[in-house]
Formats: sequence, C-alpha cells, structure tokens
Amino acid sequence: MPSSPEIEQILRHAQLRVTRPRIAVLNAVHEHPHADTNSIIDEVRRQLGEVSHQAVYDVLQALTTAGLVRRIQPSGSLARYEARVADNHHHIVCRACGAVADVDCAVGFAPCLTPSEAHGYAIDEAEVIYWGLCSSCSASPVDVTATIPATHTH
Amino acid sequence: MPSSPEIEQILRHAQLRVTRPRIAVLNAVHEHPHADTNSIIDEVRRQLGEVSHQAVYDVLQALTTAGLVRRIQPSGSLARYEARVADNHHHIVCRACGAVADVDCAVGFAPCLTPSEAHGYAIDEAEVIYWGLCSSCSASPVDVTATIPATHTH
DNA sequence: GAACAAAACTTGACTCATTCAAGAAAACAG
DNA sequence: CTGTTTTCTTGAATGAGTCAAGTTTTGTTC
Repeated sequence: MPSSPEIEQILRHAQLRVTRPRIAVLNAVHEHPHADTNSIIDEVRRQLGEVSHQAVYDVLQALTTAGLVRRIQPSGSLARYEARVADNHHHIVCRACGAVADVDCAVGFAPCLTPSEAHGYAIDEAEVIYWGLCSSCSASPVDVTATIPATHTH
Repeated sequence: MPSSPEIEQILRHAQLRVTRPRIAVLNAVHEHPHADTNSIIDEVRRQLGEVSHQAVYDVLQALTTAGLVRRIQPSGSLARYEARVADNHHHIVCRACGAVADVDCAVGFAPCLTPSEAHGYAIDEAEVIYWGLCSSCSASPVDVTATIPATHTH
C-alpha cells in the first residue's frame, strides 16, 4: 500500500501529471482491489470531497492506458480495477455475490498463454476467469440457476 | 447447422415451448456464432418480420438457462451468444475489431480448470479469453494504444 | 377439438453505467 | 510569471438491458 508521496512518484514516473483526483483514484484502487467504478467514485469523494464522476472515468482511463491499473470486467459485472499489474495473475469470481479474488497463474506462461490453434491471431494476453461460489455463498445457498452472474459486490 | 425441424426437436427436448421467435433465435445463434444481441435481433427479424427486442432478450435468457446456448461477454463487448455448448472451449478476441474465434481447450481439464489456490471457492468453470489481433487487423495496423478493446464487430 | 392455465410475446416506459462536448481551472515547461 | 496543454466540471445524451401490465399463444386436459 504505497503512501501518498509514493503514489505521486508512480504518477510522475508514468509521465502523468499529478493531480488530486489522480492521486485519490490510484490510492483507492490500491486500497480496494477489484473495486468497481462507483465504489471508486465514492472512495475518492470520501478523500477529496466533491469530484465529478467524469473526472474519475477520465483518470481510470488514463491510468489504464499508462499501465498503472488494470481493468477487468467479468460478465454481468461493472468495470473493476486493480493495481496489481506487474504479473500475470487471474481471477476467481463468485457467481452468487460477485466477489473477486486473485489467483496466481498456476502454469507459468506455457499452457496458459498458448492456445492449441491461434487462427492467425497475434496473441498478447491470456485472461482466465474461474467461476464458482465463494466460501460464504457456498455456506448460505441462494438461487444460482441463472447463468448470468450477479452484479453486486459482497 | 440443424434444420428447422431439428431446431424444434432441440427445443422440445429441453422442455421448452416451441415458438417462432425461439426457433428463429436458436437458428440465428447456430448460423452466426458469437453474434451479439443486436445482430441476433436483426437476423430474427429478417426471418420473421417484426419481433420485439424484449422477446429476443427473453428467448436468449431461456435458451441460456436451458443450456442450449452460452453467453460470452468479453470486456468492452456486448453480450454474445454461441450454440457450441457441449465442450469446454475458449475464445480469442481481437482487440482492434472485436472478432471472436473459438479455440479448443488446449490442456484438457487439468491445468485449465485448476487454479493454484482456490481461496475457498467452489469452482465450476474456467473461462479463458485470449486477447490479440486477428490476422486482418495485424495486417492493417490501427490504433491499439487503448487497453479497452473495441466494441464493434468486424 | 374446444376450453383452460401457464408460458411467451408486445408495447412502452424506464434505468443507469458510460460517453460526449464545451468551457473553466489547474499543471508544468520555459 | 506567462502561456500552452492537459485535466476537471457541468450538463446533456446514448444505448444496452430491464421492468411491468396486458394480450396472445402454446400445449394439455376433458
């Protein structure tokens, strides 16, 4: 969890201008991995007072393009962001409550990045999402007949 | 590509009532794998004349729940459907044009379905999406700086 | 094969995450 | 400090998807 001056350095090193919304957004993503855009907006406003949602959308886009955060969007979920970008890890998503957990890439780069047949595509990333039920949702059964996973967070 | 009476049988075997919209939708998904909802609506209307979009949404939901079609939704893309449901295959998505191709599951069920650490989740599916550029987009370079893949189809 | 209950479809309004656009404010190079 | 560029604010718009009430159709039962 980088301190505020560290966050500032991260932005500068990425050649991004340092602004309060950017510091707050990057901070929020570090503190709340897999948070969706609305949660990030809330958290940023908690830190700074009123900030336009558009600013947060712009910042998230800029940070994503700069490679400082990564955007994930499991089917049926809103866009979520995480600051863990250095490695190639994957995610487990709960079908019932939408909770997301990280999983290290089990098999390194080999079977994980190489499909059996690439159809002429130049592949640069293998994204893996494991679907299932988190421990608390396994414990307290709900209706999971729908194939489309729930949208809300924990 | 099942014929119309075959489509009807498929519906009956799934204990679904046979209606013209359902036949047309299931037909469209068979004929246009990975088509998004709007394309399916267009195709269904080409077959039947006017059909409400709501009917198509309802049918797709019913077919998905019955396991006759599978819904996929790569980040930044609209919901897409495919009728290939019997096996565990994966997808390659072009970052530039959004084109989707099938890939057989390269590694069987083992590394493909087993994460290194399940965090207490009961996992039932491993979804893999390979990201890259399709052959035509590799040939005619466009701007691919954005991390969020394009929404439109070919 | 008519009548009935359940399931599907139509219509039309609505939601809400995300985007667009134009002007004001802030960052930073010189 | 000044100017240019980038970022932020404001407010409206977009559009995939959902909701809800009423009508039609399906398939079953008599």
